[in-house]
Amino acid sequence: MKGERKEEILATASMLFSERGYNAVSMRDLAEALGIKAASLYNHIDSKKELLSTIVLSVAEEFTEGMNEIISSKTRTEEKLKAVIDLHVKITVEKSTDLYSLNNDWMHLKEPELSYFLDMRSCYEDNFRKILKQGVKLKEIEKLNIEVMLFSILSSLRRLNQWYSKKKGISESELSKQMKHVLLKGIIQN
Amino acid sequence: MKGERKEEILATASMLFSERGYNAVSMRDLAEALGIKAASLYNHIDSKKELLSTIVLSVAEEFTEGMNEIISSKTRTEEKLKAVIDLHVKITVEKSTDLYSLNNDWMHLKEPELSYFLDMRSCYEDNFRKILKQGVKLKEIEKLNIEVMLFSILSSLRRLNQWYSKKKGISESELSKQMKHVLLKGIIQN
DNA sequence: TAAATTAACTAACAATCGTTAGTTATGCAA
DNA sequence: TTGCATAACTAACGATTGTTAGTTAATTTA
Repeated sequence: MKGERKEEILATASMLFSERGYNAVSMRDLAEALGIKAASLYNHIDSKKELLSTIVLSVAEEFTEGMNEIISSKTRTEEKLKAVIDLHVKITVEKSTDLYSLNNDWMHLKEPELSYFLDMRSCYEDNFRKILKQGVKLKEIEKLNIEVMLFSILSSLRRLNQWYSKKKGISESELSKQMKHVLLKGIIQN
Repeated sequence: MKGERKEEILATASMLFSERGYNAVSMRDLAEALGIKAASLYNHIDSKKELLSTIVLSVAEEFTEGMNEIISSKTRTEEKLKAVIDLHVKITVEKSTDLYSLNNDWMHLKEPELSYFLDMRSCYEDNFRKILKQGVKLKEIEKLNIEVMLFSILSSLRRLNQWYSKKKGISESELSKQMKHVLLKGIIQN
């Protein structure tokens, strides 16, 4: 098959990037992990930065699509927020290493990919903000600072992959359930 | 004065690292930001990695000390957790750029500094875990997965600096108050 | 079977990296 | 005024970076 080897390269790159960061992984490191020489990589890919942008943009698009579905659904605020958490948990489980680059190495994207990424991220956050704002208006959500709520929840969801990749013994559905309680209802017994 | 220039170098390095990441900032970049040549830096510092470890370890020690005080205080669980949040907010406001390196570039530390850092981090998390476990036992905290609670709250607190450095118009005390509500009591209206 | 494609290789490139050596101008202490 | 420490400089080092050129062996296609 055609792009079969390219998929292997992308998967290996994603794993190495997630362990050491984009800039700390050389093309020679990547090649060695695949059992070939660095120059041979260029039979399959164009450049190192192509690896990063392919990894990052693919996940970013997945988030964008997921969020668009949630926004257009006619459900209550709490259901929308739970769907957002499910989206993050699902992508975390399926694309753990890709998420590392999205969270930590997006700034090393070059134009025009950088702008494309930043646009998607802004759009995603804006949709999230809308859900929260509407929730407050409908009195389904506490009247707190929107930006603090947004940032706080997103931080936890975005870091999920780095925690999940180390911790075993918790299923996707259990993780999802726990996260919903912690993020939405807090931890203090009342 | 003696180490005056070194402080300038450290502050500038911290700022650049927080913008681009440790590996993406060269000694020539750093020198240029200070208006001198790269070689001149070595009149004041020993190496690039010394910059990183000084920045990271100094903040890590501040967290360690703060947590040790909290642990040994004879207060209720909720008060302890609020004190932890205050600690993070305070350091975020005071050492925003240093926190970036601690969160994102600690893996580029070399031994023995790396082990020292990892020990402090483990210790910090373990103390945090103890607070949560005791809270559950005393029924002051919901009986949820300890690791999920720990990871979720810490993720938000650790990312605080990257959000705070961009958002103006919120005071330290207001931020602290909002974070306590969001992290401890959740956002859903009940 | 002959031709063409694929995917590996060796060798090397220009650029950049952190760092060292040696030099020079400045300003303070003796 | 002389001597010394400070902090800048220029020049260069060996190592490593991403990448290209050219070659070769194996496999697929005609």
